[in-house]
Amino acid sequence: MGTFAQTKRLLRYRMGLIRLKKMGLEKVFSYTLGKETGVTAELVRKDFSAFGIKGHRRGGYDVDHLLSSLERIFGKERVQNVIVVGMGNMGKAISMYKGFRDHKMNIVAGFDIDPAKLNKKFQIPVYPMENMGEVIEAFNVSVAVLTVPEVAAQEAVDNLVSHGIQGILNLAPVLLKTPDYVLVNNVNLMVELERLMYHSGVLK
Amino acid sequence: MGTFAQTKRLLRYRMGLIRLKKMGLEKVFSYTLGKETGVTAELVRKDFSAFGIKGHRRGGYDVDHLLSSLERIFGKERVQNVIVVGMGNMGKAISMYKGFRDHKMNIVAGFDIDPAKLNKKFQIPVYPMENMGEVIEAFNVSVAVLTVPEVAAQEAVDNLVSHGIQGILNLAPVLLKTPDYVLVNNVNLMVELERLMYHSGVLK
DNA sequence: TGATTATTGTTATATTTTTCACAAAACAAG
DNA sequence: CTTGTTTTGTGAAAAATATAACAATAATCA
Ligand SMILES: NC(=O)c1ccc[n+]([C@@H]2O[C@H](COP(=O)([O-])OP(=O)(O)OC[C@H]3O[C@@H](n4cnc5c(N)ncnc54)[C@H](O)[C@@H]3O)[C@@H](O)[C@H]2O)c1
Ligand SMILES: NC(=O)c1ccc[n+]([C@@H]2O[C@H](COP(=O)([O-])OP(=O)(O)OC[C@H]3O[C@@H](n4cnc5c(N)ncnc54)[C@H](O)[C@@H]3O)[C@@H](O)[C@H]2O)c1
Repeated sequence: MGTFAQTKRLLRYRMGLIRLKKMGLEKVFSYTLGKETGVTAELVRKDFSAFGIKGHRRGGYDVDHLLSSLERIFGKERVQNVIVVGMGNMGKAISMYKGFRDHKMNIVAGFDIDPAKLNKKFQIPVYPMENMGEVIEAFNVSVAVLTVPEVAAQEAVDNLVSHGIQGILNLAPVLLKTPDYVLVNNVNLMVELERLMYHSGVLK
Repeated sequence: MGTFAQTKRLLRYRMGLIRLKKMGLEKVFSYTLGKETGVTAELVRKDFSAFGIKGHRRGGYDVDHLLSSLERIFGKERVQNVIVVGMGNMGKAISMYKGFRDHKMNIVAGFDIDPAKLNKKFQIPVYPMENMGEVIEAFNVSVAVLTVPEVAAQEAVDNLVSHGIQGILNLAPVLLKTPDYVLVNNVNLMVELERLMYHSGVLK
């Protein structure tokens, strides 16, 4: 339920709401939240409406009610365990980031092919690839972040899939082949930067 | 010229083409390139068509011609200089990544408020915020990658804008206020991971 | 209490993006 | 040189997404 663009916005609303709540706000109007997240007020209302979240006519939306609705929708009652494959620069940055934990995502382990990475003092234990199966099972992990070099990506993915991973956040700039039931979300920072240059008109 | 989603795909085609060329391919069909990049063949053709790039009926597209067309469109004849603001874990990962240079984007300097970061052995020089103006001018920088904590993001952006930056790749999970002529591209890794969990159905 | 105002919820409209369908072109084979 | 095949290029249709418009409703105020 919910389109792709819509869930992205709902998750941004959630972040915005957390900020607004910290600032003492108890209710928001579609307009307020829209301004906080860069979305038009109409679309904010439509998104909530589509997920059955109700506000008060004239009274706006109750922040706590919104947040608990969003928590329910996004399964934030329980913590989701995540692994990182490829503990290079990017994998390290991600595994050290506290934001994920604040949002109920717990990075439980990293994996790397390079023995030198196993000893390193990371915030999370780093295992060789062989241990993937047992860690995934022990921590009931369903999603992974992939931060290995482009050439190693497909091999790593095959490995992940064979151990039952259902979703992959792929930072490598390459299309991964996976069975239909495995969802891949590609984030290509280079493309994002290049696109920015193009559209900001600095290339002319 | 060209919509937002379209330029993202064109840039992915470019990456795919570079790979295919390395593998010895001299011509591609819309179908081939589509499979490499996860786009339907029709859309590949439409995208090229929209940018005036022509193929050969029955003969497909010439890889070198495609690549040089894309280089022209994306200004890859000259190198674009980029700065990174916030040399923490993410800023460090980005500044050490060689992929950007391979794609004609040169990260010339980092900036940080923390004096401890200035001495660190990074691949690029790291300056205090005060030096931003002179570096931007000296290297003719128009775009920046923003990797400071959420709370510091707006201040850093105001700084960047005051020094003439035109485009910002924002990794901080917050909406930035900028003048209309400054383009911001937001990449929110947490939202991307959360969305993956939602749509992969692991939350049910 | 009745008029006024602010804000949601939703329907209608517009825009953007993708898919479908097929004619036009180019090449190959006989 | 004709026939058949492949693949592009594009117009039409469909689907997805966003904007606009406004009626319904709840609070406020005179
Ligand atoms: N760092 C960035 O700013 C950046 C930007 C855009 C894209 N990316 C992409 O993200 C990915 C990671 O980038 P990075 O900068 O962290 O690279 P990195 O070289 O620092 O790290 C890659 C890590 O993967 C490990 N590895 C290699 N092969 C492996 C395998 N088969 N199985 C498991 N681990 C393996 C390496 O030992 C290394 O630790 C790359 O695909 C890169 O293209 C990175
Ligand atoms: N690391 C991740 O995996 C990750 C994931 C999602 C989002 N992000 C976002 O990316 C940003 C950076 O994350 P990080 O993990 O690198 O954080 P970090 O704390 O490791 O690094 C932040 C850096 O910014 C510097 N800084 C602080 N205030 C500054 C200011 N006013 N001006 C200039 N520099 C300043 C700090 O000294 C530090 O070096 C954050 O906004 C974070 O929310 C990071």
